[in-house]
Amino acid sequence: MPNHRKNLEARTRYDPGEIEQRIFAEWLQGGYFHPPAEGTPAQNYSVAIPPPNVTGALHMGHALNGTMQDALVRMQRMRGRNTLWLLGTDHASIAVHAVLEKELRAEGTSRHELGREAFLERAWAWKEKHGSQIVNQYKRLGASCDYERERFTLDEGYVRAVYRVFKELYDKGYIYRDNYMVNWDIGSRSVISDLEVENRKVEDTIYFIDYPVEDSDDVLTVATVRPETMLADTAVAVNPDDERYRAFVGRHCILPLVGRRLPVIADQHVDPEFGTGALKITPGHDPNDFEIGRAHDLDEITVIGEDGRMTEAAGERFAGLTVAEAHKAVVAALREEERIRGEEPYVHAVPFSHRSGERIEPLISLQWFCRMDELAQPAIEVVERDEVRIVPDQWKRVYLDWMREIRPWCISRQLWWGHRIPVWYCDACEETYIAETPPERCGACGGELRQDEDVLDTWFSSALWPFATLGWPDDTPELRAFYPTDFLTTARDILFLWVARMIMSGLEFAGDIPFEDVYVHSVIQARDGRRMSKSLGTGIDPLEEIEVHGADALRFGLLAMSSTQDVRYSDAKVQQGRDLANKLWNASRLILLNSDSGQNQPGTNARQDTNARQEQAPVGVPGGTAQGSSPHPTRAEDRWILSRLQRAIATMTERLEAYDFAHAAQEAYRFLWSELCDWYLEIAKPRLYDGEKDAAATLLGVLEQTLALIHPIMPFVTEEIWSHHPAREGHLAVHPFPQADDSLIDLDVEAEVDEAIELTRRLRAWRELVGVPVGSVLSGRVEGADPHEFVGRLARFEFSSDGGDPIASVGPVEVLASGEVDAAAVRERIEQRRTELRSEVERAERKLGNEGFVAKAPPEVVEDERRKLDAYRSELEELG
RNA sequence: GGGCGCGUAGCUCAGUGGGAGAGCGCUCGCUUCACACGCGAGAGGUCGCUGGUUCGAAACCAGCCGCGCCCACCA
Repeated sequence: MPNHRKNLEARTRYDPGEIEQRIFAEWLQGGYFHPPAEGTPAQNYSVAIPPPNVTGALHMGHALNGTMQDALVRMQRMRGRNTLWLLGTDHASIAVHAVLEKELRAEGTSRHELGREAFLERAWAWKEKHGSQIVNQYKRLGASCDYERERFTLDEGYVRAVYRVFKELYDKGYIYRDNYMVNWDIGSRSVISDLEVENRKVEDTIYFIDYPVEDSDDVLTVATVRPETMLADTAVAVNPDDERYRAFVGRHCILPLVGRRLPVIADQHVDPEFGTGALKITPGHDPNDFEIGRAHDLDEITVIGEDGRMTEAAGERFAGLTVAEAHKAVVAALREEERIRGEEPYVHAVPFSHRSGERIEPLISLQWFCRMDELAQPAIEVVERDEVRIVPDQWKRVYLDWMREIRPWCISRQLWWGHRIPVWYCDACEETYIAETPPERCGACGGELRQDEDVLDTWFSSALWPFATLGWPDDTPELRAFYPTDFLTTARDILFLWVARMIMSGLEFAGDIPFEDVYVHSVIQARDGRRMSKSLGTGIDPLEEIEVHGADALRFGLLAMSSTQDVRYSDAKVQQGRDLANKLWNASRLILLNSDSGQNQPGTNARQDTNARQEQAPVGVPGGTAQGSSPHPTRAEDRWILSRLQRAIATMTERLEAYDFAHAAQEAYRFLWSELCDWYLEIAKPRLYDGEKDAAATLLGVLEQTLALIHPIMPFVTEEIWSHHPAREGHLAVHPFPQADDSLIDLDVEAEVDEAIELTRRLRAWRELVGVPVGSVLSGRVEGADPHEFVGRLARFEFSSDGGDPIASVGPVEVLASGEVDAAAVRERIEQRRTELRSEVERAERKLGNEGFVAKAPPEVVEDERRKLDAYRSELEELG
C-alpha cells in the first residue's frame, strides 16, 4: 500500500474528513458490531441505546449519550467480551403527528379529513423515507451499534410484545378504563400523562365573586382565576373548622349567571387562610375539585369540550366560544350583575403541555389507565438494594421519592400513529374483548367488533425496550444471551418517563432488572447557558461539529466537558480534541516513519518490505500486553515511559468504569501530550534517528498500547494510525484493550527521571528569566555524575567538571560565567529567588512552630514539612 | 410549599481536611529535521458573604446573598 504509506509521510495534519467514512465501512464489513447470540448475560456485555425518535436528527444530547455508551462498549469489546449495543428508533406518536399534521395543514387539509387509514399510510411512507436519517447520523459519530439488529417500536414483533403486556396487565386488573380527570392537551387534541405536563409560572388575575346565599341577603365570596369554569360549579366548599362559615354548611348558594343551586359543603381540603376561605367547586374542570366532588358525590358538569370551546352545557350565551373568549364574556357578565367584589394580579403555576406548549385543560374523559403501585413495589426494592445502581446516587433518592408516590398512569392517546389499543367492543351486546390478536366476531352475540380508536402512550412501548428488542415474548437466543443489559446512560429528564418504567416492566415481564447501572449524565447547554433548543435557535448541530473538527474531536470534547451537573457547550474542549487527534497523528508519524531499520529519512524511504519491518517490530504479545520486543528495557527513560503508561492505563480504565468520562478524557490527554510527547519523544528522538532498535521497539510498543487505550474515546484517528503500525494484524476495534502491568511500574526510575525532567525545567526557566539567548549553549558544572544526557540537550547546557567561574546555581548545577549571561540579570534573579525562599522558610517555620500542628497532625505530614524547610534553608544558604 | 444542585484565574470547568489546578484566552521568546491544531517561558485567584468546628477549611457545619433545576391539586 504505497499510497497509504505516502499519506503518512506527506500529511502533517490529521484530516478526519478523508478517513472517517472509510474506516467506519471497514468496521461494518468486519462484522465487529454484530455479535453472535451466544453465551450468558454474565459473560456478555450488552447495552440498549435509548431509542431516538424516528423524526429525530442527531442533537448534542444524542451525541454525548452515544459517545459515552460507545466508549464503554468499545472498551468491553476490545477486552474480548461478546458485546452487543442494540440500536433502534422509537415511533414517537406525538412527534410524528406534529410533523405530518403540519404538512397536512400546509396542504389545506387535516388528518381527520384524510382518515385514519390514509394517514397511517402516509406515516409509514414518511418513516421509510426519513426514519433512517438518525441511524446514519449515529454512524457519523462512530457509534459501534449493531446495525444489523436495528429495531423499531412498531415492528411486528414489538407490537406483539406491547399487546402481550397490555393483556397481562389487564388480566391482573392493573389496566382499567374510567371516566376520570385528565390533562387534556388542546394542542395535540389528546390526553397526556402527568409526566408530560410542565408547570409554568403565569401572571393571572384572581377574581373575587359573590355567590348569593339562597333565601337570604348573605353572600359567599369565592376566589378564582378561571371565572369561566364557574359555569360548571356544583358546590361551594368551606373548611369544617372555619367558624365564619359554619352556619352556611348545608344551605345553598345560587350560582350567578346560571341560577343553579349549589350546596355549601364542608371539606378538609379547603384552606381557610387562602382567599376568602370559601371555595367554588368545579368537579368537571379542576383536579382538586374533582376529588372533592367524588368524595361528596357532586354532579360533574362539562362546559369545556375537547376542542377547547365551551359546550352546550355552558348555556347558549357562552356555547361555542373559546375558553379565552368565555373568560372575558363571563367576567363582563358578572360585572354587569355586579357580582365581582374585587380582583388582584396573581402569579401561580399553570399546567402546560410539554409537547404542544398549550395550556392544559383539565377535564373529565373516558380513558385507559394503569395502576402502578403493585408494579412499583419491586422496582423500588431493587433500587433500594442497589441491584439497579443509580449513579450519581443523589438520583436514587429522587427515583425512590417519585416511585413511592406513584399515581395511576393514563395510557391512552387520541392519536393514530402508534400501538392501537388491543380492545374490541361489540356494539350489539356491549361485550368487550382484550386480546393479543384481533377476534373475528363477538363471541356472545356474533355481532361485529369495533377496535378502540385510541393508541397507547409512546412510553408504554418504550418501557419494554430492553427486552422487546431482544425478541420477547419469544424465548429467543438474543434474549438468553443479552438480557439483562449492563447499563443505561440517560439525562435526568426521562428518569421517570422511561427509566422507572423499564425497571418496572423488566421485573414484571422479563423476570429480571433491565440493567445493572443507570448513569445520569449532564445536560449540555448552549454556549450562553440557555437550554439548547431548536425553537430558541440555541442548538448546536453535532454533525456540523463533526464536519469541521472530526468525530473524534467532538467525542473527546463532549466527554471532556461532561459532568454530573449541567455544563455549557465548550468549543475549546472540542478543539482540544481536534488538537489531540493531530498530536497523536504527528507523534505517530515521528515514530512510524523512523522506526524502520536502516533508512530514517522521512519522505524518502517509502519501503514496501513489510516482512523486514515485522521482524524488527514488537509483535503484539497474545493477550494484548505488547510492550515492545523488550518488555523490560534497561534505559531509565524507557522504563520511565513504560511505568507512566501503566499508570495511565490504570487511571483511564478506572475512570471509564466509574462513568467519570471527563477525567478519563483528561487522563488520555495528559499522558499523551505531557508525558509521551513533551518528554519521552523529545528524550528518545536522537536514538530514534540513529536507528537504535531499543528506542524504536519501546516506542512502537508504547504507541500500540496508547492507540488501544485511547481508541474507545477516539476510534477513528487511532484506527487510522494503527493501519500504519508494523504490528498490525487486524482492526484496532477488536485489538485487546491494554491492561496495566504492575511489574512495569518502577518507582525508583520514575523518581530518577522525574528529577532530571525537573532539572531541565528549572534550567530552561532560569535561562529565560536571566535572558540568555535561545540558541546559546551554556556551561555547567555538576558535582559527581553528570545529569541524564537529555538534560543538557533539552536545556542547552554542556556539563563538565572543568574549571570556570560559577555565577549561579540551579539545583545541583553550577552555571559557569560566559559572555551570553548577563551578570546583572543573574544577580537580580538570585535576589528574586532569595525572596521566594525566605517566604517559604517563614511559612514552614511558622507551621512547625505551631505546637498544635506538631502534636496533632499526622507524623508524615509533619515530617514532610520538615524536609521542605531543610531544603529551602540549604538552598538559601548556598545563595549566600 | 418540599427537595436537589451550583457560586474557585478574563472564560468554561476540575479539585471535598495538610502549601490553589486544567484547557482556552493573555504576555514574552522560538520557521529546534512529528506537529504553529506546534515548542519553551511567564503573568493572573481575599476559592459568593458571615460565623462556627479543627493544630490546619476552597473543602466539614450553620446562617445569609445570588443563580439554576425537579417535584407539588391553596382556588
